Amino acid sequence: MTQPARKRRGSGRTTLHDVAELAGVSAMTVSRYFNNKDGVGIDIQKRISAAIEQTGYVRNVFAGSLASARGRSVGMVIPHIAGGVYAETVQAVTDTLRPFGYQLLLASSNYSTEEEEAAVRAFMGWAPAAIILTGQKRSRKTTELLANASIPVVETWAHRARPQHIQVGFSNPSVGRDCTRYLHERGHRRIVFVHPQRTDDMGANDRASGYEAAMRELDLTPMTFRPQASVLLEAGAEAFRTLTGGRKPADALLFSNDNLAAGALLHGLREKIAIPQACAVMGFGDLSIADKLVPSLTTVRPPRYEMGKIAAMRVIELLRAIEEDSPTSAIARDNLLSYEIVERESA
Amino acid sequence: MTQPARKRRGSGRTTLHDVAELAGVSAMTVSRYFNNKDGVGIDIQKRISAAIEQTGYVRNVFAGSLASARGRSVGMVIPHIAGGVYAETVQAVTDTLRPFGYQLLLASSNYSTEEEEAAVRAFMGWAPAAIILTGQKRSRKTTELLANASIPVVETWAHRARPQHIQVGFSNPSVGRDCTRYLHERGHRRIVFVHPQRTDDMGANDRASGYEAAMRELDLTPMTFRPQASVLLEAGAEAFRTLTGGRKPADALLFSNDNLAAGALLHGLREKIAIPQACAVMGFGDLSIADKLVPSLTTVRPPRYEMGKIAAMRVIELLRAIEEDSPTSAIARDNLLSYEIVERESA
DNA sequence: CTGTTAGCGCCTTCAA
DNA sequence: TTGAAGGCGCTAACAG
Repeated sequence: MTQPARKRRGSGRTTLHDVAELAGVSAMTVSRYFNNKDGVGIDIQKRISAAIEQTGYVRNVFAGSLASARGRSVGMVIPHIAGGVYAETVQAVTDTLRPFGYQLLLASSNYSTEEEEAAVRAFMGWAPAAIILTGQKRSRKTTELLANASIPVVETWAHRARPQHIQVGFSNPSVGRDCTRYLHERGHRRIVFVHPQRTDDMGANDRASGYEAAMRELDLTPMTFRPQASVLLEAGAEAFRTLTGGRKPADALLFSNDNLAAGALLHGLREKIAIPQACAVMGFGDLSIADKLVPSLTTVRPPRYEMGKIAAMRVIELLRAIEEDSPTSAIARDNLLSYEIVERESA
Repeated sequence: MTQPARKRRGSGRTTLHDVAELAGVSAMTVSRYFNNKDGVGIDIQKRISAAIEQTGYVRNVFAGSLASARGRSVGMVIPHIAGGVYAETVQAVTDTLRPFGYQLLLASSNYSTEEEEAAVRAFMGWAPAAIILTGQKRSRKTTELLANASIPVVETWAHRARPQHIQVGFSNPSVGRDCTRYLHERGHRRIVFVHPQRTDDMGANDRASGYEAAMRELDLTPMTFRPQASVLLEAGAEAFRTLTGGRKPADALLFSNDNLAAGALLHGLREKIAIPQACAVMGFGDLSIADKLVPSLTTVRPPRYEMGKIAAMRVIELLRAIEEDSPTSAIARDNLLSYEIVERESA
C-alpha cells in the first residue's frame, strides 16, 4: 500500500475538524460557533455543542492566536509575589479577567527593572492582548518594547502627573498629608515621620513630602527620622525609643509602613508604655498584622484589590473598543483610587 | 499586474524568515539556533545573533508551539493568591522555571474543585508542558482531563499514600504528632487540640489525628475543641477562655493554625494572662504575624517555598527525560519535605 | 552542519 | 447563514 511520503503526527487531540465532522458541518462553522455564536443557526449550534461535549474538545489557543495574530492572554509583572502586598492585586486581575477568557501570564521582577524588561520581552512572544505593570519606574528598553508592541499597557500602583500609559493608583503625598491632618485633629502637634531604612521605596518618600507639606500648612515643624537598625521591627523600636525620649518627645509617630509601626507597638508592650497615651503610632499598608497587634494599629489601607480590578477592567474595555473599532477616548487613562484611613487603637 | 488572489497581512512583526534573510541563511538554521545552538556553525551563530539584535526579533511562541505540538508554559492552579499562604509557592515556581524559559500560567480556584476543573480545562488549550496543582482533592472530571492530557502533573501541598501524580508535600499527621511531643517534652500533659471552625481544612483534620495518636502513645487523653465564633481571632480567644477556665484547665493549646493561636495570645495580653506560664500556645503556619506577637508564637513552618521549588524541579527533570527519551523512573514521585518547628516564646 | 518541503489547527478572506 | 481555499510563523522529517 502507498503510504504518504511523510506525515507529522499531530498532537493526537481532537481538532476543530473532528468536531465539525461529527456535527456534520464545516470546520469554519464550528469556528464561528466559538467566536460569535449569533452567526450560526440554532439547530446547528445544538449539534455542535453536542459534538464538543462528546469529544471533550478544547480549542487550541496556539492555532487560533497564530491565525488571528491576536493573543488571548494578559501579561502581568509584579515586583514580588510572596509578601502579600501585590498578591491581592494579582488576585483581582485574575478574578476580573477570567470571565472574559483571558489567561494571566505572571512574572516577578524581584524589584529589578532589568528583570522586568526580561519578563516583558518574554511576554512579547506570547502576543499578549495587553500588559499590566507595577509601579512607574522602568528601563528605557522596556518603554521601547512596550511602544513597539502597540498594545494596551496599564500601570498599577502608579500615580504620576503625565502618565505614559493608563495608570491605576493612589496618591502617596495625599496619604502623608491626610495622616498628618488626622493626627493633628486628634490633638497631636509634635508629629515625626519615620522613614524606612532603605531609601528605594519611592512611595515612602512621597508620603514624607505630603507630611512635610501638611505640617507647614499647620504651622508646625516637620521632623523626620531614619532608623539605623536594618531589621524592620528593631528599627521601629529604635525610632520609638529615640523619639519619645529626650527633652522634647514626639507625641505622634507617622511610620512609613506597618512593619516599622509594629516594631514600635511591640516595644511599647515590652516596656509597658501606653500607646497612644504616651505617643500615638500610625502606619501604612494595613498588613494582616495591623489588627492583631495590641493596641491594634491605626493605618492606611491602599486599594490593593481595587487597583487590580480597575486595571483589568480598563484592559477589557480597551480591548473591546479596539475590536469594535470604537473610540478609546472615553476610557479613563488616569485612575486615581482612594485609600482608607483605618482608625484603630494606636492613634 | 496580477495581484495575488488575496493576502492576509501578517502581524507586521519581524519573523524568523526576516532574521534568516538578514543573516544570509535559511529559516531552519535560525530555528536550530534557538533550539539547540550546538548544531549551528560558530560563524553563522554570530551572523544570526547580530541579525536578531538588529531586528529586535522575538520568537512567536504560538507558531513554535503549534508546529512542535509542545507548549512552553506550565499551568498552575492554587486555591487563593492573596492571603500569602500559597504566594511563596508560586514565587518558587516562577523563580525555578524562569531560567528554563517556561512561562507560568496562573489560575486561582478559590478553594473550589469546580473552578479548578475550569482552570485546568482552560489550560489545556495552551498545551502546557506540565501542570502543577495544589492539594489532593479534585473532581472526577479534572482527573480525567489530566489523564487524557498525558503530561506531567505535580501536586503540591499534597501527601497521600498512593499518589496518582508526582506529589510534593509534608505530612500533616506528623506535624500534629511532633507538636504534641514537643509540648509533652516541655512538661505539658493536658494538651488540647483546637480545630478551626470550618471543617473543610483537611490539613487541620490530619494534624488532629496525628495529635490524637501521639496523645494515646503518651498515655494521655486526647481532647479537642471547636470554637463557635466565626472570626478566627475571636475563636482563638474563645478557645483560650473556655479551655483555661473550669476545674481541669488545659496547660497547652495546640491550635490548628496561627490565626487562631494569635487570637489566644491577644486574649492573654488583654487579660494580662502570662503565656506560656498559665498555658502554652502553639500554632501552625508561621504566618508573618507569628514573630510579631507578644509573646512571639511558637509554631510550625511548612515548606512553602521548597514545595514550589521541588515541584518545578521535578517538572523540569521530567520534561527533560521525556525529551531525551530517557527513563523517568529515576525521578522522585513522592517528595516528602520536612517542616520546621519554630520555637519562640509562647510554648 | 545546512537546506527543502510540508503541515501543525485555526481563522481571514472570498464566494455562494 | 454556510463553505472552500489558503496562510499565520514555525519546526519535524527528510535530503544532502
